[in-house]
Amino acid sequence: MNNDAMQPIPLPTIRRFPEYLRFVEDKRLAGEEWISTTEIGAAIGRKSVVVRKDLSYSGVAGHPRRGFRLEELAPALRRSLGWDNATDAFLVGVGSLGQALLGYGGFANYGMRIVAAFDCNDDITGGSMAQSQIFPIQKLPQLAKRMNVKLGIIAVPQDVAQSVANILVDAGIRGIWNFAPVQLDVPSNVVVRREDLSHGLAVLSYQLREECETIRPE
Amino acid sequence: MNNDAMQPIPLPTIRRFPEYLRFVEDKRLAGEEWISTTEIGAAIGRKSVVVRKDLSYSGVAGHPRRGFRLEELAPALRRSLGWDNATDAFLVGVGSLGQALLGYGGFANYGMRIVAAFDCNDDITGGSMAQSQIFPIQKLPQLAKRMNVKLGIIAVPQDVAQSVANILVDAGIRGIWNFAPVQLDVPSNVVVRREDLSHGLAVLSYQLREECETIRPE
DNA sequence: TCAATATCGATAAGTTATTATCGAATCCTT
DNA sequence: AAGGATTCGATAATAACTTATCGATATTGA
Ligand SMILES: NC(=O)c1ccc[n+]([C@@H]2O[C@H](COP(=O)([O-])OP(=O)(O)OC[C@H]3O[C@@H](n4cnc5c(N)ncnc54)[C@H](O)[C@@H]3O)[C@@H](O)[C@H]2O)c1
Ligand SMILES: NC(=O)c1ccc[n+]([C@@H]2O[C@H](COP(=O)([O-])OP(=O)(O)OC[C@H]3O[C@@H](n4cnc5c(N)ncnc54)[C@H](O)[C@@H]3O)[C@@H](O)[C@H]2O)c1
Repeated sequence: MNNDAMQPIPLPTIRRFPEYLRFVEDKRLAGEEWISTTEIGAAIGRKSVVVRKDLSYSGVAGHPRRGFRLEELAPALRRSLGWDNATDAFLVGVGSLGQALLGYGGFANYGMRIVAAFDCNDDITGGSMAQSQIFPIQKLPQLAKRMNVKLGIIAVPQDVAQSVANILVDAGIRGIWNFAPVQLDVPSNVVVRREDLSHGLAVLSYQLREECETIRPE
Repeated sequence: MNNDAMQPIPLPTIRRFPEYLRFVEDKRLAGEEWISTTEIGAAIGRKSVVVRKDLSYSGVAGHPRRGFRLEELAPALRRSLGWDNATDAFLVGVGSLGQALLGYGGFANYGMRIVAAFDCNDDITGGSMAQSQIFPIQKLPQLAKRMNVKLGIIAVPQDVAQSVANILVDAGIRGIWNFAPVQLDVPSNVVVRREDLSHGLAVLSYQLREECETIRPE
């Protein structure tokens, strides 16, 4: 409805956008032209009114009795997410999690590309994995500036996460995706997103026990 | 305040509990006896009133001018989360992500223990990783029953995630931690928690762009 | 002993997000 | 061509969560 991202998009909406996008892309590949919020909602398990409200933030207008035009919706969702131009990213910490992230092909769909990896272990550095070279961590600052990279992924043990964050910030990184379960202390103009598995597991454990209790109320 | 988990705990509170728990355990190991919500809030970056409200759901009472007794708080948080008795879990899919999860030591703190892994790839099955044996997926049903396992972790490619979910459900699994980016269709008495990296990356991308735009409003 | 202070716990206010409802627009069927 | 059906988009109502405020309480230190 509005021309561009004038009003801020609620974060719950932003979180749902990737799900819409995935479904929309599937439909587009299947050759469909229109999609309705009813159908999207059914596919991803949400009420259509939620989807409709969310999509209104994307800026595309729907069509009564038809729904939304896929050709329009997919790019609009990408644009809203900032995924229209793939963002280059550095990965720090090529351990078991780092290797999984490096090898993960899904990030291409998420507007991100890991262009280099860094580690402090000499046995790993120098080689490459999944088309990414692995550099010693000391090389990070100069490469960040040369390649103009603004996004960093932290996959190092938690006790060194803060020091890695400091290196990233000093190197001009503006956004950090942190997989270590610690609160990072960074300047206010740097965005940090912590990916903490314990959050999800907490909800699951709680619901699991709640479910069992309601089944057997004692 | 109330005796036990009579009232449901809000999910945002549940998500914050692991952070409190981590900090509380650190303090306890450091030999402290009391902790205040002021201090917890400062450590994990939240207002003390949030912490105070959250902790009220744990059932422990604080002490004016002192705070909460660590010996009481830590077990109460675990109990609220359902982490007081470690839950046995099966992992399905020993690929790059599955291996990272298998090797991750942190789950011990999260009330979970991966007791066996499963894969369909004969090159992997038969061996073991990080103290967990890897079985062919066909063995899952009988082992689930014999070991009375109720929690399953899905780390297989997305196109087979639903079929794996079906196997888990048929084997009596009551909770599924799903790392594949697909909506699983399961009976209503089975709890599914989807761990979708795209959600976090979406928020990060959005905030990163927003931040850059506010810096340069043109 | 008594005042100052830090904290809890409760209540209230404010904000945000979800859900419900309904008219208008369009397409499809007959 | 007309009526029925489906969907959008807006508004309103509800619910959930966060934040502010304040009295009560216990401790500390004068
Ligand atoms: N493995 C998992 O499934 C998992 C799950 C959730 C969170 N995490 C978190 O992710 C982080 C990494 O976990 P992991 O299992 O991959 O650990 P890991 O020990 O396998 O890998 C850590 C890597 O970081 C490197 N490293 C250490 N210090 C460094 C430094 N100062 N600079 C650069 N590189 C450095 C090490 O050489 C190693 O390669 C941890 O904080 C962990 O808590 C892991
Ligand atoms: N690697 C990552 O960093 C990452 C990040 C986010 C999400 N994911 C998701 O996690 C899942 C696994 O990712 P991955 O990178 O580990 O993939 P992978 O290909 O490395 O591993 C998949 C494993 O599943 C096994 N498998 C396949 N079909 C099976 C079946 N029917 N029964 C049992 N096992 C089966 C394969 O043999 C393989 O070992 C995917 O859905 C992916 O989208 C991965």
